[in-house]
Amino acid sequence: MNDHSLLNEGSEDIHPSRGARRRARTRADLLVAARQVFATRGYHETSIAEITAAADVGVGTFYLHFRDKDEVLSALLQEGLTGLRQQIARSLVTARPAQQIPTVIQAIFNFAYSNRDLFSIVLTGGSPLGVGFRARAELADLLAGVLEAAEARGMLLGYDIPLLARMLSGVIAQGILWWMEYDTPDPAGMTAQMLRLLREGLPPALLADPPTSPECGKETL
Amino acid sequence: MNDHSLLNEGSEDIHPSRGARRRARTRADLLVAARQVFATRGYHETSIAEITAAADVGVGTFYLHFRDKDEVLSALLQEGLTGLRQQIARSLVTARPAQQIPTVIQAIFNFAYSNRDLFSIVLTGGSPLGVGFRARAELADLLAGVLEAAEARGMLLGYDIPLLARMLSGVIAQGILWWMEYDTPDPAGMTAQMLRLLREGLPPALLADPPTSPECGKETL
Amino acid sequence: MNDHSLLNEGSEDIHPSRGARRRARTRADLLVAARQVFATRGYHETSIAEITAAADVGVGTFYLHFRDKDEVLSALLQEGLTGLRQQIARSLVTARPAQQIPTVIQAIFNFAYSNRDLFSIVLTGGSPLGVGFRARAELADLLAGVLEAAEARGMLLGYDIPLLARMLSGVIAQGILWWMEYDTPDPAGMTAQMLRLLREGLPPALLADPPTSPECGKETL
Amino acid sequence: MNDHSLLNEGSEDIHPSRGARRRARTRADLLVAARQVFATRGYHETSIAEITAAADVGVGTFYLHFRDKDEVLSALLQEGLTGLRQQIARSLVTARPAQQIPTVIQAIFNFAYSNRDLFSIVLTGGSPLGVGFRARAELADLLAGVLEAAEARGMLLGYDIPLLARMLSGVIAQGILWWMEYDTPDPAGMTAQMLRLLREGLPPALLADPPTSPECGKETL
DNA sequence: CATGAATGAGAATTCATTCAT
DNA sequence: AATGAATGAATTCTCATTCAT
Repeated sequence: MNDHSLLNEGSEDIHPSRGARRRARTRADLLVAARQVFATRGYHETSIAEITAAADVGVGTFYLHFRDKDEVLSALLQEGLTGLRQQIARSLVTARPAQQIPTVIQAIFNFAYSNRDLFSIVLTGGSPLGVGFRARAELADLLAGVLEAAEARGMLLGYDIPLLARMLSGVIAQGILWWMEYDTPDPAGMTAQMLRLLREGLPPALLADPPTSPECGKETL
Repeated sequence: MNDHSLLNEGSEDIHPSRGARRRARTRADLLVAARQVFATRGYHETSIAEITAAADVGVGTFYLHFRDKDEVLSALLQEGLTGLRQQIARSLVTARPAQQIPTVIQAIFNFAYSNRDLFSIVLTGGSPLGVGFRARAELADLLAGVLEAAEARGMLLGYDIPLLARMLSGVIAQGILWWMEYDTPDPAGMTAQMLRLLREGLPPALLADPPTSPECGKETL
Repeated sequence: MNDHSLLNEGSEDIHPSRGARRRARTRADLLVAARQVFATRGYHETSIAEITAAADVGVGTFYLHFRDKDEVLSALLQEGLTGLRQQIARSLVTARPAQQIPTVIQAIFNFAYSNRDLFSIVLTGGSPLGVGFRARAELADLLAGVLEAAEARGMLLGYDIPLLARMLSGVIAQGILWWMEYDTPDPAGMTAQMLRLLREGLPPALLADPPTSPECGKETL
Repeated sequence: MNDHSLLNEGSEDIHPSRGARRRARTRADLLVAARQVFATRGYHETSIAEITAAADVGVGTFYLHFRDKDEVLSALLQEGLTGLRQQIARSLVTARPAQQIPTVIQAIFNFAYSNRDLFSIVLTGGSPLGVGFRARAELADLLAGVLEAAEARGMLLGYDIPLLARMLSGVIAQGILWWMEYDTPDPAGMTAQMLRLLREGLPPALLADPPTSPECGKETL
């Protein structure tokens, strides 16, 4: 009766019935409303009633479209990531191999900057554990794709690719979080900063091996 | 009457009264219990009653020591960070300038590994916005300290130090989150991986400037 | 979403929807229940749960209609006073000017006798300060209206009308409280007693000026 | 062990032991503190802890002197009324019979003005039902005493004395409540206003018998 | 006597979810 | 499909009261 599907409604019907169109419209209203309320009130502080009020529909209507709050956020995220993935895919077709990693980084920063509200929810902890987890993982996967391609071309021998992808996604995540406090640099500048770090690293003179007292910091509280 | 003080109780009295000792003991029990319950159930799913049950005290007792759930987490975090800061300070006294950054990174990883439960709460979004925020900021500050010192020695010209600190803290955060899924590498290995990234960066051949279609990814959802 | 309106719902709709009818019915049930429980248990001893149990609705339902206990009592009072005011207005149209004050007094006593439960809550101190205050003030205002009219006709020169209204309302209030302990006299008898006091006063021989030791009684505890 | 006596501690010992003196001192501190907190926060909003904090004693100490909040208020009231009764008794010895009623009224107003804080608690409903009740009754009794004396002298034939006492106490109560909003008239002025009302009553032309529609106002809500 | 930490019953309040219309 | 009144479990928080010191 009601599948609460996370997937797109399959083969987008070109001629949906009147009812289907209305249904889709209501669902879209709810998503927009949820996004806005999440952004202003925070995920955990948001109640279903607030979302339906913002969407100007009845409370019961919510459950006709989503199982719970978690699912709206997931849907929002999936839509976002689907868009991002498509854009990255499009960008990559015209990019030379050497440009792939920068291209992906730039695409992510561009996208994240335009969708700061959504990312702030997911990255800061304003989202349930599972959702945030999956989001971080998918961000890392986006990078993992091009990193693996590079490794396949023999350009990244000796790296633990999944871990590397995670570390880079950490840099990106912090870049995005930076925008929650400051407006500059813009996505291009942010990309440049990150690329500089990846190209040059830090001066070797700052990275001497630490003194071998490897126990330092090992104590539990 | 009850200050719920986040500060240390000042000059630690050498001869606390029986009552004061009991009070401190109860508070400590609550902190331990909270930490454990947060770690297993997640911050938001944890109720005060669960904490007090785990600490084997009455519900009301909680409010004698903390204003709300937020404050326990903050207290837990502050204690942790205070310990970490002290260890870093200790490590730095014996480190040559060139070893400072690696030393700090290693200390953080060591510490985080020993306190994975706490970090997982704070970094994954299982914590209220404010607390997670402050925690990330403090992590970045730990790095900012040594980065600024390096800059003062003229070794990091041209970098935006606060942003760089954030980016590096992002790498560390992802390293820590990695441990929520896998047990290897250990802190030393993790430090090595990160240092390698910082020393070598990625091969220049993978970081050609992206094609100048800067609009890519800019669309909102 | 939920206005908790103290005002009447405006132009009483002749054709309220089924939902609106049900809502109104529930609200009315709650008011009746609250009145009864307040009267038997006392305002402060009454919990929301007792009211909803008496009304045979869920606890949450209460909050769909009233913000808190205070608001139910206010609503109860406003309804009561509105009824009283209307009756007084109706009585006054047929009364000669010389009959106005007795008419109002009689109307209040009649009304109060029929609604002893409500008045007992408000006048004895079984109600939150604000509500009791407002109630007393409105009682005094009822009298103030006719007293001012009399003054305008030059019949009450030299009196402080607001204070006089208060004093008379004090007599009425005590008359009402009398009914909490005894059943006689009935409203007509009570009105007669009060009118006698107002007509004759006390014998002048009992009201010689007090000895001029005006300090008597001035000491604080 | 602990009698929580409402009565005075009997024959005030001229040479109380050190312990007894200390105990009495603590009890007095609690009474003063309670009075002050009741006046500022309202009886029902006041917690035992607030009283003990204001008295600068431990919470447990409260229970060494009083059974509960109710009892402190009663004690406060009894002390007050005892004082008032003594002053009235003193005043009455020098008063001619014709001055007795005015003397009592004046004494009550003087006393109430000096102790407005206490009276506001008791008269407005900021006190538990029982206490307020008793207080009103005692106020009426003070008047009843002199009214009965007058009746015994054949000066008040045909009056229901207890009811009359109540009605007059209602006038006094409203006079006192007036002081919660306005500072004038002072006790002497207030006494004068009340005496004028009692001497002259209202002009007969304002007190024609009400039209005989005795049902007016009889409807229940 | 005095203390104040601990207690836990009880009250208020919220909110996801259902269901009759 | 949409509605929104009703529900009641769950949670937070308070506070009178006890009792070991």
